[in-house]
Amino acid sequence: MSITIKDVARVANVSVATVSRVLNKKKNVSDDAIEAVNKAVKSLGYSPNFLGRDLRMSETRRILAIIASMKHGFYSDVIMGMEQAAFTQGYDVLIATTHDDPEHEMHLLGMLFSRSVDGAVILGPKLDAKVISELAESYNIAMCLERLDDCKALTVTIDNVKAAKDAVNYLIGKGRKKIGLITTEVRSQSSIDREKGYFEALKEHGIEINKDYVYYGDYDYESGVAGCTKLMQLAEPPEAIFSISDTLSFGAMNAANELGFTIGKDVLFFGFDNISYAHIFSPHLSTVEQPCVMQGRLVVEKLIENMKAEERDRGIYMLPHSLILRESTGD
Amino acid sequence: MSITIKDVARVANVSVATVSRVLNKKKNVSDDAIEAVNKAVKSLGYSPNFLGRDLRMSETRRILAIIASMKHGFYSDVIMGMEQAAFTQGYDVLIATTHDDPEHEMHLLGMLFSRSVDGAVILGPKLDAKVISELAESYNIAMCLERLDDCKALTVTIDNVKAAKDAVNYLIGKGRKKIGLITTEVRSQSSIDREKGYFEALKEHGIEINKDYVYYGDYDYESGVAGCTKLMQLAEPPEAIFSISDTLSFGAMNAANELGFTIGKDVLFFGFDNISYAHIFSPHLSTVEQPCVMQGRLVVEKLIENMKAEERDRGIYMLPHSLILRESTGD
DNA sequence: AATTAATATGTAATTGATTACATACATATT
DNA sequence: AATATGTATGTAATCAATTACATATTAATT
Repeated sequence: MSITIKDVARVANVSVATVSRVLNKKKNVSDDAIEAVNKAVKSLGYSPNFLGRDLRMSETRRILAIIASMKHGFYSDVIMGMEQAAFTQGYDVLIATTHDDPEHEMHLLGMLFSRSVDGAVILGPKLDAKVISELAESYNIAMCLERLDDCKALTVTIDNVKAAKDAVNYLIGKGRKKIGLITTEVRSQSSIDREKGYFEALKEHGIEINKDYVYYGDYDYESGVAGCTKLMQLAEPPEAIFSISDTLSFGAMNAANELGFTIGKDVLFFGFDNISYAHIFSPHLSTVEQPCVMQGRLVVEKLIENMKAEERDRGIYMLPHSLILRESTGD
Repeated sequence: MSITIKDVARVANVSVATVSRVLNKKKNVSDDAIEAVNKAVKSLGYSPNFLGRDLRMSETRRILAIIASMKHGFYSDVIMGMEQAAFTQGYDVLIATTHDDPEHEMHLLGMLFSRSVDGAVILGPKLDAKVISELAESYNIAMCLERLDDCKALTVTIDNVKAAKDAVNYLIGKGRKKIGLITTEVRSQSSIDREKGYFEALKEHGIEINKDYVYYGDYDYESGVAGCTKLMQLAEPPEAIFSISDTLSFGAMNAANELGFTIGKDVLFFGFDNISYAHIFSPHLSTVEQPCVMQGRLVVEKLIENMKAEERDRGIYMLPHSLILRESTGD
């Protein structure tokens, strides 16, 4: 059927062992053999079957990145970082989507159990901390961007509490006291942490917390519209709004604009993630930037280390964030 | 080391053949055996090694989607369609990125040669038609979204010439005669086809072609800004601008706005692709919509058919597009 | 009762690579 | 000259599954 190493051996008039040695550039092979094998490989159009190799070596040199969806292009940079780190060590990165379905996430982790990949990085887990902790005992699993409370698995992320706090502190520094928050109903850890940062910033500045200033929706643009519309129609509308994601800020800004408020003056906006549209959207959005490429790079480096190590590192690594200031905060 | 089918067989007190039969739900196995095997599997926490299985069966039931990058989230729907079609037939979809590097695209196609996947779908090829044609003779390769002139490989796409023509015709129908085009320097087939549609529409309405109205840049937002700025500063600025992608239209609209033109009145804008920001961006963008989910679904269906068929179908399938009318054309 | 058919199970070959071990030969060392 | 070292190569085991084939047992048919 298909051309195998045996065919190459026959044509090159050597043994399969020699063919394998040539193909894997081992030493102690004669120049004659190298030439004969290469010639045979070319003439036959041979390409080694990795299923055989992987089985024998019990490694695939492939890492799976599990993401919720490709809708937002937000994962682009993390994946790039992962690829950079992977390629330099001879690994490939494959991506698969869960569509927010924990069962499907588990199905994809199955590629780990079935040895179809050597390791997996989950970006935004839908499975709970307990399940992942348990699996991380026996398999090379890591998390990136999103940490999970009480989850003992290698994690690379940022300090979302601190980041949100920095953003809100910046708004306070601009003289704003009435500050709104648009966040999500879904209790993802990053939402929880960012909310926490928001509350901490207010508290530390002795600003009383007003529950009417907090809007719980989902992750969509429309939720930003709805949230801002509600907040800005209060008797005392907020003078600034922090959203836990850029997309929410876009909705919020369009809504504020619609209601006749001047963005950057009447009301300031601060987003989170610095997605590419943040500087396309007009007015340009001030936002928190995560070091996505670096997170991707680090998580894969650590994961590959784990694959070789005696004992798995299941620590949590936090990389530094930064604030990007643009028109939406009057900068 | 790892638990294998032999361990299960030993614990269940049956042969490996029986274990395999139970696991694959073959008939002619006693209830006793089924129970014993399932019990052993559970107690050992056994998970079959697919490398062994895949090698023996010489199939992986995995399909690779090769994309340029994840930056734009544009591929999201196509991938979803691909997954839908794949899952119903017991296949998984894996995604990998080329970062516009033809060499890396070839490296990824290597997963096909090395039998690591059963088939591959290329979305936006960087390799040339000749190379892909040749490979498509021996492997299960398909293309989606982007066709390649003179490429004999299974392809699912839309009629880009017709789609662009429809968009420009719509602008003409709105009484515009001076119509600009923002396109790319890079000669991707879709750009070529969309340009062709633009010219055909003008010709058919007896509108003289003005080379100054055509701007060649790249795919970025900034290119849209630059293109529109140049066009709108002509002595006779265009009354409408068609861009070969939505992102270019965003740049163009921001530029027109900056120059003091009223979008939807002074100048109309038509984009292409209907990405999610097209209705977030203000003013909302009129654009051409591709049936992405359907294209994804169809290409995988056809690809799986090919994997089973005697002879490979290397035809080209075009699905219908539609126009989405919003504020940017005064709708 | 004898023959046939159906069911259940096991043994061993198979898939395509890598590699431990054995072996042959050439070269270097004493 | 005898021994040790290094180089080049081949044979066969190995990885973990599936399955053709053989065999034993039971049930059905004549």
